[in-house]
Amino acid sequence: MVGLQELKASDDKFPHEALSEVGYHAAVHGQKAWNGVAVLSREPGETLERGLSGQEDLGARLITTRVGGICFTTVYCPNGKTLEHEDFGRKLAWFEALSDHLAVRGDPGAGEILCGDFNVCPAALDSWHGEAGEGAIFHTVEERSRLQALFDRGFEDLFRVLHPEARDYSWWDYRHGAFHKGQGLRIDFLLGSRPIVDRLRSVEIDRDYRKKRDDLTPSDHAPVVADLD
DNA sequence: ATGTCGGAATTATTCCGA
Repeated sequence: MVGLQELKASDDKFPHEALSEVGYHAAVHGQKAWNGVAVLSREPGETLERGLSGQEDLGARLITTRVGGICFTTVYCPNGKTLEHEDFGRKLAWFEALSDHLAVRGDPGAGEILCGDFNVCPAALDSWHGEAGEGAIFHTVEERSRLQALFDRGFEDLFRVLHPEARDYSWWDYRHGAFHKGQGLRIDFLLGSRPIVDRLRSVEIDRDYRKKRDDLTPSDHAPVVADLD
């Protein structure tokens, strides 16, 4: 299964046919120009949620599909812009709404995956700034406590389960030559409930995907990929 | 050098969000 974020397209623009030709079903929660999320799967799924209730003003940022016994949610969490911007408070409230939603709808005893762009560095190890980044946006106690609240709903950070000390990043700014200077952040996660962790065989961040190929502009994010038994 | 990129608003340039 694949979770996609920042589709930047309305539902009618989503390439269902092209994906069908390569063997994927798609559940889509799109929006013109900004945001938008989707779940791809080999088997058809049942879409349980499109959007986060009460947070519609922040755009299309959540979709949940159940496929073959796995309840798969992908999210594009708000960026927050700056500590001073009103969107920072909205970001925190969005995380709280997600946590509340999981408390009601989540079932950690089942196979659950929560993945996507969380726009938060969980720890100094997850930022090229290291300890010097503490307190900056993506690195605040306020954001980290909201992220921790999601973990406390029964989710584990699959990358850290298998790589407790690795300094790998999933996002590099387009500006400043950040990718080539190693100036990245690990803000994209695959979170899994205990039954998923028990099946976890490998999890890696595909850094090569961030490299420029031919005349194509890469995403500023690299995909996080896990294999399950 | 807030040094990149893509989309929107508007019509080639500016702004905005990330």
